[in-house]
Amino acid sequence: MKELLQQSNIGYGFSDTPFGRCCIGFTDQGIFSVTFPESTGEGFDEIVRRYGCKAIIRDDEQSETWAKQIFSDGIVPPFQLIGTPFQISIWNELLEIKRGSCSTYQQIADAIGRPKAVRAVGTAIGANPIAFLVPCHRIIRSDGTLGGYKWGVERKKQILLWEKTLKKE
DNA sequence: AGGACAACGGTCT
DNA sequence: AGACCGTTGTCCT
Repeated sequence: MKELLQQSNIGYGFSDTPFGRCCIGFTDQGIFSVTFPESTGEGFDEIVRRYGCKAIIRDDEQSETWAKQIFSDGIVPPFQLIGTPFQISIWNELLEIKRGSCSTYQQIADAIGRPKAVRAVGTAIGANPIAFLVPCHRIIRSDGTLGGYKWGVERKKQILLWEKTLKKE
């Protein structure tokens, strides 16, 4: 996974969203990372450590453009999923879930044909590199409780509440 | 309602 | 090889 982003034209930047300040990582292929770091340093570290990027270029202007599309206009910009085949199959499942609805960890496990791998599915969802765009927040526990969220259960609750208030079409 | 516990499977060290 | 997990079912109080 770490050898995939050794190119030199990697950008990253920070932008405010209705759910907190986010950090977006991108290449000319599109967005590969959206996170809600606690600090600027944490956002930077995530990109460098997780993807093994050598040099990354701060570009808040581009980040702002992406953020506006994602969080204000509801547009899905170009993005790329970086992970293991297992993880990617799960993240692709998440992309099928429509705004305003939810699924469960167990249902995702069933959907990829590995009903026993629920625990691993939870871990893979927790490793989602692209917050919000890949809607890992729409996965809750089988008993109806919220379950966890990498960036804080409170934020997960906020996003889900907000999605409930959107008009469905 | 909540806590303890085991089984599960992918991933990281 | 061992440990870590955004879970789940079961068995408690």
